[in-house]
Amino acid sequence: MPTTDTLPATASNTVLADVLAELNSAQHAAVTHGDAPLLIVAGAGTGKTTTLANRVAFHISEGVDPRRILLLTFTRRAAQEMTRRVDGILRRLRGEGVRMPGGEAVWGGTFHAMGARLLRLHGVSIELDPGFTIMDRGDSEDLMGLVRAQLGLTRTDRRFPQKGTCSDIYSRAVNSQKPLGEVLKTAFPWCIEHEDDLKRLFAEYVERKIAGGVLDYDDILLYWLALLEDDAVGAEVRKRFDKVLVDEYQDTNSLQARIVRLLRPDGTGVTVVGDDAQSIYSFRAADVRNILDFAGLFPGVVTLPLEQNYRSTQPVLDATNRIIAGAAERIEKDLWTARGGGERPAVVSCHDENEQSDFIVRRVLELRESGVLLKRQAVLFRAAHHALPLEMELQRRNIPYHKYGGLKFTETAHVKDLTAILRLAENPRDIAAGLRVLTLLPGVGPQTAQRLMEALAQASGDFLAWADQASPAPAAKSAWASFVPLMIDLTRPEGMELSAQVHAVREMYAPLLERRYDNATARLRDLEQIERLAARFPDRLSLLADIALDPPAWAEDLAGPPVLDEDYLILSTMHSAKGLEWDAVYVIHAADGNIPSDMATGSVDEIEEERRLFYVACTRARDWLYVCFPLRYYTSPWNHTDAHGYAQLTRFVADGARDVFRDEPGGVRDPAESDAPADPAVAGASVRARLRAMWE
DNA sequence: CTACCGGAACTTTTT
DNA sequence: GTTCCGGTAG
Repeated sequence: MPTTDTLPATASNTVLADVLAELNSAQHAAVTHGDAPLLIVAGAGTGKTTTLANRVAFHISEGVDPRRILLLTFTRRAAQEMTRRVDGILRRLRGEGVRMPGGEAVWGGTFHAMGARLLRLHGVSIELDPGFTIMDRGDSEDLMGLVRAQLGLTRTDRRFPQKGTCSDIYSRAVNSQKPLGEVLKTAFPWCIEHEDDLKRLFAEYVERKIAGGVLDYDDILLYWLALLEDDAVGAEVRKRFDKVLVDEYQDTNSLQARIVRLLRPDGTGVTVVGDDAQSIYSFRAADVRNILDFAGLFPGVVTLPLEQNYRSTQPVLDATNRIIAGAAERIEKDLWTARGGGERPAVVSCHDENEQSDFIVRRVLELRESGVLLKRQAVLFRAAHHALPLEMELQRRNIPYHKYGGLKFTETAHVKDLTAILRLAENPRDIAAGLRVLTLLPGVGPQTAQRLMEALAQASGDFLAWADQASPAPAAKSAWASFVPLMIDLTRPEGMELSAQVHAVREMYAPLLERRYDNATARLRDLEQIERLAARFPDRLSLLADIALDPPAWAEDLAGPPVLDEDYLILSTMHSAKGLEWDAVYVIHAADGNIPSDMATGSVDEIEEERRLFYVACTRARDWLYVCFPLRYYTSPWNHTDAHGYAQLTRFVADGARDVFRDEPGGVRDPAESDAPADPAVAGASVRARLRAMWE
């Protein structure tokens, strides 16, 4: 499609020219590229979001109906940011009096959220009940655990993998579309001996999901693909979209690649953006090959690289370029920046974890003194628990912070309990929800719950079936008396207002919560929040889908409304830091064993991914980058002995990037008060021996 | 059949 | 610190 001919009125043409003039030439080329499939290889900090947002706006300015644009992003956070930017650009164009629909009408969100939306609309055609409920990761694990127990897999000679591991294996096999044996061999070699039992387990797990009318995360992609593979519906779904744009393409898996392909079989109107150097989700079956092989997916793919980095200073960029230079296979990029000067990144060796926390606190406050808001500083770590000691120190010092990654609010037990009640009302066949809810009642365990769910199924999900029976256990008498009428009320066709429903559930659940958990008041407050948030949703089904598919958004809302002038330090896992940037970045626990993680050093590929992860972390920095690691660490966080080991700086810096970092001591040691008497074992040869022994 | 206790084993990253 | 499993009391 020729682009210039279809531009609207001349008036907006000049505004459009103004908007485009703000882009560099590579970005400009990407934004105004025609209809042939486009791969934008965007290095870290090269204005990827800007480019993609402008391209969406450009499409709309060309006359494409926004509702016919599908924008797939990795997180909801990214989707919101993207639509905000698109709307900003469109507002400028509209300012000239040209009517133009807003970017908010674009179909934008994660693969899973968009998939669920399409399945509600078209699922019927592939015999999927559009009233399906969605299991989040925890629900899937619970169901897996239940089946695991019922198949008698708990008592095998060799200990059977835990439910979480089972879910990981299952999910990996589905998403990579590879046979179980192969997945086990490459990713879970210690489970190979259980292959046959795992097959039985997964077969039964699948049956339960089908019987229950529930979809797990993987199902959403699978059914979406099935939708597209069906000739009739597939054509209908394809007809919905003229443009398909995919952000973070390096982190898509083969299912997602097939979905993109089937959405636009000839590739026209497809734009994908990504950076092979930032592929960090292979544990979710993301495959770097997707982006490396994109050019082979469609005929006539145009590849445009973005290489000017707008984010980091030259010294920071020198360091990150050096870190990624060690990577084995990648699309060559030459990142450069116009931001000369600035401080060299530092390697901060700390005596131990406490000194590391002290250093962070000290430097964070120093920078804030010099005008860098806490919000503009972030502490990044490999695993959520790495941040715990620092969190304690921040609390002690009254420094506000916000932690991303790790446990979500929607994953806390009380929130799960509440949503399970709503899910059961929505879908009485949802076994996982039913068992969770029923076993909340005192005196009701797995057996009784199972029986009750069978009775409910017999009655085709009519909760009156439970009203006829007396309390299933003496201890449950009073809870049963309020629980059953609640379920009946929740399933009345005329229905209650959604927040009234949540309110009713809360009333019933409160005494159970108090009996079960400590700090009940805080938990009850969370539930009140949910009641308030419920008002935003049109119906129960969309509330539940949102809770299952968009936990981060909920975490922020539940944490309380953000106060405008509130300033807080950012703590984030490296994975959750993707796509964001801060003036100052502190990477903590950057010792071999954590980065790369000991759990990910089995193969060259895994180590390569750890390198990319570390690269992602370091490239978040604009001006200051500190790579910190404690020399001495305790072998396990909960051991009360003094057992400890000695750590080495991560190999990703030590091997080949050391010279672009300067050294900074972690402590403010006054030699006079340097108390710690030298550990005799620390001297000379024995240290080296122990160091070597640790990494055998 | 449930509730509870003690010992053993594990402990990443997320839609 | 948590989860999982097996044993035991009610």
